[in-house]
Amino acid sequence: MKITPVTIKDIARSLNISISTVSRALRGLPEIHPDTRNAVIRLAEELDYQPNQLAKNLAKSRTRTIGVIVPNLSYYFFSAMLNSIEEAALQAGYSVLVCQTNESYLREITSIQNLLRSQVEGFIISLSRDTDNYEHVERLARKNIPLVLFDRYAESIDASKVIVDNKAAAFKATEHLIENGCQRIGFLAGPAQLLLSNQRVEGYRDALTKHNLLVENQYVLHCDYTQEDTIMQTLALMSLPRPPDGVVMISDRVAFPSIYAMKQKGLRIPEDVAVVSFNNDPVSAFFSPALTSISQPIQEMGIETVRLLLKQVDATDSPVPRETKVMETQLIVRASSLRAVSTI
Amino acid sequence: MKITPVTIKDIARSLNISISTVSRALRGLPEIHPDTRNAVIRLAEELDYQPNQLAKNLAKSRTRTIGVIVPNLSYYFFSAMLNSIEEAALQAGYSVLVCQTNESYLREITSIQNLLRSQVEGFIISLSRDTDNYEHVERLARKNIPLVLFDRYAESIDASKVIVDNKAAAFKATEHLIENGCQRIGFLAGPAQLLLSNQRVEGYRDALTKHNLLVENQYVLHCDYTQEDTIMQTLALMSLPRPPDGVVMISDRVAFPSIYAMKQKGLRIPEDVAVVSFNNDPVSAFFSPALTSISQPIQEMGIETVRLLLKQVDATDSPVPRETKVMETQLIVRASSLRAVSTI
DNA sequence: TTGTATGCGTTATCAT
DNA sequence: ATGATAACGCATACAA
Repeated sequence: MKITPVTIKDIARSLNISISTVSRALRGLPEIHPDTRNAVIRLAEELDYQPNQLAKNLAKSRTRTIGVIVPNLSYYFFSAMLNSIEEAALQAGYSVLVCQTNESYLREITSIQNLLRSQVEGFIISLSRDTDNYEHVERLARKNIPLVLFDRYAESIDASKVIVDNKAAAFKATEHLIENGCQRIGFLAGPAQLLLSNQRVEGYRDALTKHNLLVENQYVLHCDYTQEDTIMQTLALMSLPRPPDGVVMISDRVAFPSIYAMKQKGLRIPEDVAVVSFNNDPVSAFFSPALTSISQPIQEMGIETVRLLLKQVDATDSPVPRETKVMETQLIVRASSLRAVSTI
Repeated sequence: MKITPVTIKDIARSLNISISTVSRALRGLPEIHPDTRNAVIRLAEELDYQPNQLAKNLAKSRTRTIGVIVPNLSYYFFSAMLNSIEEAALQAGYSVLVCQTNESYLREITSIQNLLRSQVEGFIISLSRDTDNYEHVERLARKNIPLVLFDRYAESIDASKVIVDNKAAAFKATEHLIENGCQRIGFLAGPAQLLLSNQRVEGYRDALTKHNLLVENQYVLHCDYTQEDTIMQTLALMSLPRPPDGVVMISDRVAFPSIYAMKQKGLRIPEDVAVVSFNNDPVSAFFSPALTSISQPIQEMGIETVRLLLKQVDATDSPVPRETKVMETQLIVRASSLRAVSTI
């Protein structure tokens, strides 16, 4: 059914006044007679008048809308980030337009384009897994379009960033395993082109080195986050001549199937293999064994992301210098990594 | 930084032609000289021209956008539904505007209002947990604004619906527990005002009755989906004088903390308590024990939802009769409900 | 094939 | 306090 919404023109005609008067009344501007104002407001209510946001935005050349692009909202981290971003944006009087790339580089490009056409005033982006060319987002930066990257970023992009110290976090996680008696520690990493994954591998290597443990490439396996591949890589890792007695995993979402596969193979967690992973998904507390995980301050990250973005949006004159905000992570220790350590 | 995007006016001026010619060239209309078209397209590319979608939509009085309102995207079921809805909408040339209500009745109201103002051409809605008054949704139906409800609906709302037979599904789940030797079966339900929860409780009761098992209200406990309450209700349920030896749970998201609490209490699953739940969250396959769960055909539900909606959108003349599409569910049997049954 | 004029629903700048 | 009128960026019916 074709809908014909009521406009200020309709209200004006009904009341025999001009549309500018109606507009003023509806917007609560001061210079207007109380009687006319009341009449307008009453009629608007009665007709269930809804201002046309398109027209409003077009006329004001402002949308007060920010575009958010994430890989996938079915990952806990991203849906939680969206929630905190939305919350912070709302507080500041902005609304949010979300796009999922489904980890696709092409959809990332079209998402940016669609949001540009929708006249968003800025972008908050976490790169897709398959993105290895950054021209599309660098273009935003070059045009001085407000932009903040979070979590999945790239060094080369000249933009503000909200991230965690992945290297330090992985170092902390790995050292925790070492302290719990692990001697051969593996790393179930993300896709090889993913910066944050590589940074975490670095931190892992540093921890091994510091504690005089052998650093061997065969103990670092990459998976593409799918269940099938995760299980395959897990089995490959645990089938090494000398399988690891501890594994750092790139995320809880990977840890669930991975640990499942280990158990199927008859391995006990943490006795045979201790595990620590990233993201602190709500389910991880209830998993068996409960997962030790690195948690990121999602709430503050959302707030910070929006803050850095609006700083750029509000700067009407000159471009704002890029800022990188590195947030603190926390190691949440649970059963998957805890074992009695014989102190000789 | 204030951005001043390039418009067709800029292109027209640059090329010394009229804006209508530019408009035609850009839209690939036939009646235009190849040379002018090429010139326009080249310049547009060079300037990285992005058509203003607001202006476009306003001029055409069409947005080809549908509004989707869901309780929360961090629930697997809803983020998966959003994905399939988006996919189907995209196929049909529509884009999607998403709002999360965070289970709040008030945010549901404001979401509808915001989407109306954004000129969406129709709504796909799953009601919030706290919604017990349907006036805001019924108003949409009365105004013949295209509308489809899914999953969380209400009988009284006169709209098209895409749902599953919750009663039959719960019946199936409960009977499965009975077949696996359960004699006292409990139900960890959702909020008492949630229709789908009550329907599932009905199916559960029917199954008990059919198999001559006692139906007692104390075995049905409601929780509000939060972890804390879930654990509290679980402990209450398992602290009954004669605790259940089988429990049907309203969703996997509830099952995770609930089973955790049971294990903490020393109960073995499925030996002491067999469990079956709803939604077949991807994690459930990897949980310990792997969760038996009722799965809903999310892919087809998304497609069907969009199909029913666009049917209404495309009907320019008269209102379309409401349709209710009941989809098939599937019981995915895993370890949490499987036990050796002594056949006497 | 191209240009002119009008409208989409609203805001905003002038007058009055 | 109110009303005309010109934007906003684009589409489109009509003229040329």
